[in-house]
Amino acid sequence: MKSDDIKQAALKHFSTHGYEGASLSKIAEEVGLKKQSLYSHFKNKDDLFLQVLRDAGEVELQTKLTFFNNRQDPSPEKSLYAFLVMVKELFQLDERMKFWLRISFFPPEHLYHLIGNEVLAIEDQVRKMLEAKFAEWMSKEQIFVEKPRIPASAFMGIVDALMIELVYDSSPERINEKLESAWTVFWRGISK
Amino acid sequence: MKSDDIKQAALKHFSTHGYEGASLSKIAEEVGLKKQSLYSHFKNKDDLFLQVLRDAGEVELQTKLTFFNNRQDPSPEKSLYAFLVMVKELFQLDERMKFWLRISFFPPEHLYHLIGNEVLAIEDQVRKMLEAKFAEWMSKEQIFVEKPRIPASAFMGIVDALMIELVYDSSPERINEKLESAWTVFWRGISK
DNA sequence: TGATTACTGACGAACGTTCGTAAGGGAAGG
DNA sequence: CCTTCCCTTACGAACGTTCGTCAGTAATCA
Repeated sequence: MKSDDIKQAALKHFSTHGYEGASLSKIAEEVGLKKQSLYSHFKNKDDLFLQVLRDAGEVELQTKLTFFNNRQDPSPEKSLYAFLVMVKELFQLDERMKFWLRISFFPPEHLYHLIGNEVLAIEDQVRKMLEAKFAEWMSKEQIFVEKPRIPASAFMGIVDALMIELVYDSSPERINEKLESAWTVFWRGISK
Repeated sequence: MKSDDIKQAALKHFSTHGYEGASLSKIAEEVGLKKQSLYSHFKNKDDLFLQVLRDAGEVELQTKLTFFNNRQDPSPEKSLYAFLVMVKELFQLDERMKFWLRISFFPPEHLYHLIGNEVLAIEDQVRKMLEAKFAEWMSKEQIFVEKPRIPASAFMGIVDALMIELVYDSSPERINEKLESAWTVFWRGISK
């Protein structure tokens, strides 16, 4: 499908140059088209952008939501660590996560509220899922915290910090060091 | 000084629209000038941008570096927590921190390496300072970690995550919850 | 007077977008 | 099988606007 090729090229340009910095002619050029031809596939720049955004949001949501379902590994220590590794690898593999990170924090102004709502909705679902997980581990006395909201919040912070390090494109050693450090302190912090 | 007014307006536009999205005419309009008049004060857009960047870098560096000097509070628990609160309040007060965050993670492409080097240099200084602090607390047995690099890395991650929450402009409660959660787990994680 | 600052005017380039049009393919009907 | 019709896709040309930048010229102020 040609539309998918366009979206893929658009994803790349949006995530490296932002909404304003990405040009339709460059995107078209990448798939061997003139910029006018994009209008046979999308209403306008916003339409293309929003379709890319929704694809990225879906990846973000589904990968995180389904992560704990598809593994019967009951140990929170291994699960949570594997979650971080999954985020890291997915981020390096799929450009949609980088796009999602950039756009959710620095959206184009005229789409600020629209994007804000979508991001909020997804983040809340992830938060709820994590809270439920932590509550479960808490009741089984596999972790030791006051309320499940606290480790959930802190863990999401670690994920954010990890993605920030990833978007910064530092060396693999630096990234791994960040991951290991955050994880080491975090796990000590909730495992008594 | 008129140049300072211009830089202040530029700071605002750069940090809310990014480099590409910020327009010289809008910046000039905000200080009651025509865009051509900006060229009496700056060589071009890059020149203006880089001056704003260096101001922001200096704020970032100086506030963090001098934080522990000007307080004789020896307790790491109070010092580190106060550091987070300081970052939060400074971020909300001084737009230069928001600018710094956005630009260091998503620089304009043609200044990628230049900015990368400046950011790296500053981050390394902060990291060194934090490592020294953690090493000191470690030797006094006020905290318990393997190597000072680990809590330093983890703590910088918390600062990043906090700023991310701040740039996202969520509610004060959400921000405080994030801060408290991250801090609670972090402190438990390094204090035996 | 000389220097700094702000203006007008204009420049080429790029932007997103619209129009009319032409090529291609599939469906429908003869 | 051929023709007609329609729908999709792509393109050249052009639109109006904005972009950053430069030259020349007033105005301001030491």
